Amino acid sequence: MITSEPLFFPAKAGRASEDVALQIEAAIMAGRLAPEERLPSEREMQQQFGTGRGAIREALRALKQKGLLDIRKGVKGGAYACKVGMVSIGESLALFLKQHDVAPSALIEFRESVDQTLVVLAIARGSAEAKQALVSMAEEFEACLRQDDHDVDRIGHLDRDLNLALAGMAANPIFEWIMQALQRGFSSHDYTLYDTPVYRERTAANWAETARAIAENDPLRARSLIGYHYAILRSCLSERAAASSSPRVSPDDS
Amino acid sequence: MITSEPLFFPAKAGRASEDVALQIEAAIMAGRLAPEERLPSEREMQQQFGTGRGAIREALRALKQKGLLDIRKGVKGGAYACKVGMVSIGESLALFLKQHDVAPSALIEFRESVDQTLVVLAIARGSAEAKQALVSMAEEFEACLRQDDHDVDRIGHLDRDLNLALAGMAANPIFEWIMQALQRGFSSHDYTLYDTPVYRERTAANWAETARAIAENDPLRARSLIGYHYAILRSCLSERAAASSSPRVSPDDS
DNA sequence: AGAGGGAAATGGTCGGACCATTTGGTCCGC
DNA sequence: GCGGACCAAATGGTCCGACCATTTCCCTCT
Repeated sequence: MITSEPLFFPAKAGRASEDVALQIEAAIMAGRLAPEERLPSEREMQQQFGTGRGAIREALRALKQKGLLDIRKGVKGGAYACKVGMVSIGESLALFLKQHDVAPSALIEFRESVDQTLVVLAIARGSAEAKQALVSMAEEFEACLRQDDHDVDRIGHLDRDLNLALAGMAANPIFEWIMQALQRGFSSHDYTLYDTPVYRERTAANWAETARAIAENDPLRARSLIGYHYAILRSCLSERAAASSSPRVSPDDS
Repeated sequence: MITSEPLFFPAKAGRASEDVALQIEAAIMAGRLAPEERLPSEREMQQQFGTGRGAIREALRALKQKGLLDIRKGVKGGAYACKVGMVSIGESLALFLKQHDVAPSALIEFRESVDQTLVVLAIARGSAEAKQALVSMAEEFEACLRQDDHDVDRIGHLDRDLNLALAGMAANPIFEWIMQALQRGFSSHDYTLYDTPVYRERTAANWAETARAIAENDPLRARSLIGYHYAILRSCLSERAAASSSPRVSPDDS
C-alpha cells in the first residue's frame, strides 16, 4: 500500500485556503501527521487538494504562524509538522500586553500570585539537586547584581533563568508555560528597574535568601520572602511613577 | 499633503513576505495604524512594497492568524487593523494543551491557585452590584444543575460565565485573560464531569455559597469554599480514573 | 420616490513561469 | 583511488496576468 488513505480530500468551499488549513491542522491534531514528519510538497498537495498553489501556500503560512509547521527550503525541504511550543503563546501574550498596555501593577499582581503557589510546589516537588542549583543560580545572580559593571543583558538573562528554573521545579507544565509567556511580555517594562541601586541590592539578597528557604524546605519563609520581593518591586515602581510625573531633571532634553 | 509618510518601504530581503509582515506589524504596534483603520488594498500595497501580490497576501494571512488584522471582502473591504483579542491566546493555549495532553490535575492545580487569588481580589475590588449579580448567577446555576433536565450546553455556558464574571471582578486584565484562555482549553475535558450526580449537587451548593461569601466580604470563607470546590473536582476525577482503568460497563461497545 | 440593476472596488483563486536554496551525485583532475 | 569542484533535481519563494465572487454604491427606469 503506497497510500493507505488519501490523507487529504480535494476540497473547495469558497475559502479554499482555509479549508486546506483546517484539513492539515486536523491531520496534525489527530496524529495522522506525526511531529517531524514531512508533508507532501506544495505541488503535490496542489493536486491532492485540487486547488491552486497559492491557496496551499497561504494555508501553510497560517499554520506556520500558528506554530504547527516548520517550513524549510531546498530539496529535502518542505513543510514539517511540529509540536507547538510555548513560544507561540508567549508571542500572543506579548502582543496583547503591548497593545492594551496593561498596567505594570497588574502584571506584578499576577506574578506574585503565581509565585506564591510556585514556591510551595517547588519545595514539595523539586529534587534536592534542583533546589541546590537554584541556590547556586541565585548566588550567581547576587554576585552579578553587586558588581558595578551593569551587564543588563546578563542580569536579565539570569533573572529569567531563575524564574524559569523555579517554574520548572513545580512539575506542572501550565506554570512553566505561563512563566515563559510572562517573561516575554514583561522584560520590556521591567529590567530598567534594576538600575535603581537600592532595588538591586535588596533584590539580590532577597532572591538568594528565597532560594535558600526553598532548599531548606521552609515554605512559609519562602512565601514571606516572595511577598517582600514584590513589595520592593512595588515601591520601586511607585517611586519611578512619582519621579516621571514631576521630573526635575529630564532624561533627554536635546 | 496626500501622504505625509510613505508608511511602507519597498523592501525585499530574500523573504519578502516576512519583511512585509514585519513592517505592517511594526506599523500597527507603533500606532501608525489605529485599530479599525483600513490598510491600503492589496494591489496598492503591491506597489508600495514593490513586491508581488502573493507576498502581500501571505503576509496578510500570517498577520490575520496572529490576530492583528481583520480581512473583509468586497468594496470597502480590505485589511483592517484590530486589537488582538484574548481569543488568539486562548487558541494557542488550547492547541498546546491538546498536543501535549497535559494532565487534568495540572490544570486543576493551576486553576485553584488562580481562583484563590481571584476570590480575594473580587471581594476587595468588586462592586456591590457585581457581587449581587454573581450571587444571582450562582443561584441560577444551582437551579439549572438541580433540575433533571441535563442541558449540558447551558450548564457549560453558565459555568463559564460564572468564572468569567469572577475574573472580571478582580479588575486585572491578566486574570481575565488567563481565565478566558483556560476556559477554551478546559471545556473539552471537563464538562462531562457534571454527569456525576453527587458532583453536580455539591458543586451547585458550593458555587452558591461561595458567591454569598464574596457578597458578604468574607474572604477566608470564600477561599475555603474554593478549596472545597477543587477537592470535589479532584475526588470526582480520581473516581473516574479508577473507573476507566477497570471498566465494568463500557460506555460504548458497539 | 422607490426599486432594481449594473459598474466598480476588492479579496480569493488559478496557472504558468522564473529565481534561490539545498541536497546529492557525478565528473574531472591530481 | 581520492578529493574537490561542478551540475542537476527537488523544493520553497516570488512574480505576473487573468478571471471569479462578493460587496457597496450609484444610476437609471418605472
